[in-house]
Amino acid sequence: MRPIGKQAELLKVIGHPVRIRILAELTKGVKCVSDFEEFLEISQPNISQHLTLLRNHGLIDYYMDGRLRCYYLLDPIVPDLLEVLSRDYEESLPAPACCPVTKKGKYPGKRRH
Amino acid sequence: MRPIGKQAELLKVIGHPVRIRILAELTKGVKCVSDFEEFLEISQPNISQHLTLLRNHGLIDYYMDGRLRCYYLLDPIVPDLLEVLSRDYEESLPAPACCPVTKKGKYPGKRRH
DNA sequence: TTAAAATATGCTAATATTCGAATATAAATA
DNA sequence: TATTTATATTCGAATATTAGCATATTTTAA
Repeated sequence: MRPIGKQAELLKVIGHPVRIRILAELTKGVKCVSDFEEFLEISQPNISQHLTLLRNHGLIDYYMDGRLRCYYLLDPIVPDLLEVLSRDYEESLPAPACCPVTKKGKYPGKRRH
Repeated sequence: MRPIGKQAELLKVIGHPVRIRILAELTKGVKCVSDFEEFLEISQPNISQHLTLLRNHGLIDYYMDGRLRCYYLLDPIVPDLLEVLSRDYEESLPAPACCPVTKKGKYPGKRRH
């Protein structure tokens, strides 16, 4: 299991609207930078920065095709995370059974819940 | 499906080592603040800040038990995300088939890959 | 050789995150 | 009522993230 620090880092890197959209596109197939320009409403340098960040963290990579940089997904966790992220959960988790024992275990006086 | 912006926000909130550890504990059961103090090496106010952040984003909630605040998981996506996050992936995704067609569709000159 | 296309880099200002320190609150007990 | 216990809030400094802008790089085409 990857260390907690790496897990947090991973979520932080993915946790940006533009990067989520980029990754979602890449789960469908290879895309070059100018393809992203067509559906992201941000500047090309900004797209490039996000791609570089994703690549620096090992989530994606690219190969050259003529003058195009064809980006593709590298880390297999990405589609799985995006899948969970896009699920619809109908309801919250059930409230826990009343007064479960915490480590402290002290339950002073009246209990109001 | 929750909007991309919300997805990003969610990942950003979870994407902190302390908050991941807090959430991982809460997937096992209810915990009060002083329980967290026992295994997190950070100050109580800092723990409280992280708990408040998680609560403000609807990931957790608490009920009072005497003077203890018993925190519990509220958002059902959390255990699923943590499960994916803790998976071991053996290898990277396969490199894409050579020269897939991008939207640009221009494949000038030599191809080196 | 010059120009164009595709993409990256460097810098900067604005904004957000993080943690520590001090302090506050609220309920229960002495 | 004063104290203790459990937990939260406020503030500030350090640091990180983000986007825009201008510019650079690389490769191909004219």
